[in-house]
Amino acid sequence: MKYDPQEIELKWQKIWEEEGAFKSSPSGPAGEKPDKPKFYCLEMFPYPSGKIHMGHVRNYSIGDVLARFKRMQGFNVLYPMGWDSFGLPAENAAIQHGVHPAAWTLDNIAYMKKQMQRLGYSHDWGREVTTCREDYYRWEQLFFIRFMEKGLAYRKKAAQNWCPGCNTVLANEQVLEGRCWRCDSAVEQKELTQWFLRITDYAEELLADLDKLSGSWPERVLAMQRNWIGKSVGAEIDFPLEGGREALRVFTTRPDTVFGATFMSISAEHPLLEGLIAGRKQEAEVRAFAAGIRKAAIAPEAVDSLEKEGRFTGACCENPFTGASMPIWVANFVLAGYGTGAVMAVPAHDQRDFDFARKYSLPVRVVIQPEKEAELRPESMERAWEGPGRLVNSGPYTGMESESAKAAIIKRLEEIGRGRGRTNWRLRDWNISRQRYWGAPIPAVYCERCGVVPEKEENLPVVLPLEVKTRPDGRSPLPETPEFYRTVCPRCSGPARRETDTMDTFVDSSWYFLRHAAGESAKLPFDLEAINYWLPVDQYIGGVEHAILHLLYARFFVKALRDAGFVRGLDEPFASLLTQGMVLMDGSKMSKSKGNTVDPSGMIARYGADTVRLFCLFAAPPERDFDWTESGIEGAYRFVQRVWRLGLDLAGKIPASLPASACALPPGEEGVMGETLRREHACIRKVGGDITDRFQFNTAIAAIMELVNHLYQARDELLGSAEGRAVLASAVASLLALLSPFTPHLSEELWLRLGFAGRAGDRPWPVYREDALRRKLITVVVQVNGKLRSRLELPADISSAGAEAAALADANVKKHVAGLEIKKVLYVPGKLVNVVAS
RNA sequence: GCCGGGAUGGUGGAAUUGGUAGACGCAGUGGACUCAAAAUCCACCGGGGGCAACCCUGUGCGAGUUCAAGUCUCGCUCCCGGCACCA
Repeated sequence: MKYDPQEIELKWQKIWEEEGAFKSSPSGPAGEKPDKPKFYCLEMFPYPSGKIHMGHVRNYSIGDVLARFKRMQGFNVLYPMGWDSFGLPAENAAIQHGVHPAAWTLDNIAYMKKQMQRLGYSHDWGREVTTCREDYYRWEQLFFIRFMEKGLAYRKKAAQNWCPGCNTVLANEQVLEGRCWRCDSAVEQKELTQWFLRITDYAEELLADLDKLSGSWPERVLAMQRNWIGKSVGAEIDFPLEGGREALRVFTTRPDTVFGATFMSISAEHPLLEGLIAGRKQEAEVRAFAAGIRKAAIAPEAVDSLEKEGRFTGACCENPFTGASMPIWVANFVLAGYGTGAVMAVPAHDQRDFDFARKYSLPVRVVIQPEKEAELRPESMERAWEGPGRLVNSGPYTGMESESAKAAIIKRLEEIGRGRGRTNWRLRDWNISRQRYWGAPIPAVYCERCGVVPEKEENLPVVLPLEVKTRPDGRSPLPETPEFYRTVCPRCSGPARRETDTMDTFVDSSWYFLRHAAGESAKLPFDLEAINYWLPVDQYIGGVEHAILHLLYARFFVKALRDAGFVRGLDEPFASLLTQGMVLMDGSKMSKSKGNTVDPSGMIARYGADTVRLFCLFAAPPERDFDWTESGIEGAYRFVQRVWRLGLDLAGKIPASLPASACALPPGEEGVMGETLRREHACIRKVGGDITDRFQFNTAIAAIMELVNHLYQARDELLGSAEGRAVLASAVASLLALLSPFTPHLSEELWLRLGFAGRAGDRPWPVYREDALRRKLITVVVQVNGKLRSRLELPADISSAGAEAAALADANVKKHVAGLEIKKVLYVPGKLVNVVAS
């Protein structure tokens, strides 16, 4: 009978749905909690772009294996799915095709849901989350209001990343190499007043908690987050201006080099600049120079080649440690937005300052001598010494190690009131305002009398109006929709105007995993019992492109919600993270513009879902990119059919009732029955281990293939005896159970046809028996001086001396040690003998 | 420049704690079945030598540790990813 995946798969999908096979046990009020350990398995939810692509298939195939595997292992599994359904493509589609963003989004959701169900994933659709629905974003608005009350959400006017393509601002995380993450337009700077979330308040905790995730998150994701947060520890130092009361404040990570600071460099945007140059002869020239820097937008890739330039302002300040007068320069390499926008220049110990000092003939003063290198002398130095060493020319600190000098000098700064220890962060607050329509309204109100006021909680949700005319230029229609923006002040009830910006969609995705777990509480967004039960997510799976965007925001959000009292005792949302690689075609990422896409639906129509899933899991380990190949999926299809033929052939020939203990064979039995039993149990051990410890689905599948190959060869002989048929039945039952997370439809169908009781996927995960793996004879490798020379079949329990004697008696070994003196013989039990001779 | 990851046959990739390098698949070659083909089943498949038994060689490069190194140490090369005039 021909293998017809369409018929089989649709049949089982219907059965699963009717039986509610994948419902997680209720998690609500205490007492309902199932008496099983929980496992929360989650994939990064999709944006409903239209139809699913191979990247989705790979993502969910990985998650589905884990979910099904954990269910079989006896866990109470939560495996939900949802839609990140606000966002720009919906608006763009609306503009292009004249459909409403809501209609476009909901149609896509319906279509993609069907596609996903056709793949046979075991998601619990009873907990579906759709972020564009009021019943979702109303809670987000509540969080926002509470964040406002705590000062965690605030408005600020600042230069912002503006994407001219999307007509909206972007967060720093959404600018990649100076371009918009979504549309690739060059990002401009625009001075705007925007809403921010104070993620910088959590910088220290976000950084420190990465250590807790070490080992269960990929190292590169942790590294990327550390880079992004960008902690640098140092000091702030005030340098008093000569002839004035003010001081120039700098940030430095090298307070130990303060005695070597011979001049100052400030940015062209420094607030003190005008005052410093006013009335001096340099005034005009410096002003023109600074204006030139401000105007020249520097492309990130051009930074390296940019010549360092500066101008003396005419003003000086005093080094509080040496008393020396330090000229203040405007320099084009000093960033206005980092630290204080001013730098103490230590030419001897900073390469940029060194280059600058040489160019403009400024003094170089050595204050650190390296321990092992030649002595540094200002006249002969060719480059700055940036490493550690011992302080020289540093008054009372001379002779100290640079590390301890840092602390001593910071202490002194604090005593004399000239500075303090300080930590700087690269991380900036998160701009969440978007000048677009299709997003969650920001629940703030502008009142002429009361100013900026949060909406009242009982007035939530602030509903995004659907009756609007989208504008062809992409700008939000909300500022021109009086029905929306006209409101009354929540405080004084006077006339007021609503905020018409919407929230960044990354806010929506920062907490959806909580919503999945939450019970249906009307008063709170979450039932805390349910949250405490399910969270954290035990296994999170998604693309590495979110390493700093979504994954950083979500971590922050959970901490902020915890501190606002919405969740308790939850510090990190994702206990373990798997970042899957991309599905490539001819070595490059599949994309519509390149025309190298493979449509999953077409593949399912040709090969069936089981084959498509199997190939995605077998082609490479999940973290790595892999190339989609026609011959590869053909290979997977061949294997699926091979299992199908084996199963059909055995139906009716092997017992349908499985013996309680796998087999009554004595341990170590030789011959085909013993071999089959050993292979069955070795496979059980390998597959379980590969899924649990290493997410090595490719090697798990390879092990199953080996078992199938063996069963093909052993089949005829095993069918010849009742005992053999029992061995075969046990092996086939294990095979189908092991396969069921990977190819669930195939497994169930064959399970049924072989007459086994229940369902393959409901069966407890097979447990391997140590004694079934045991052998009477083992293969021992014999080496001479580490080179393989022979193999011996020896009794498993042979003594060390016995094994060594057997090795020395071997003809080929004798040949290789002839004429040599035997120095040593080693026996690694059960593995090898190495004869050392010379 | 700093941080993280990687380099193994024709090819995707195995080798879990230092212990048989190349599992499993793809491609290829040969055989069985067939009038024939497809499909299927079986076998071979790093390079060199040999009729064969076997021998030499081989995991980016160079040293080292070890009875034994793809795996550990040191020094490089190249590739991928992140950060970066960050003081």
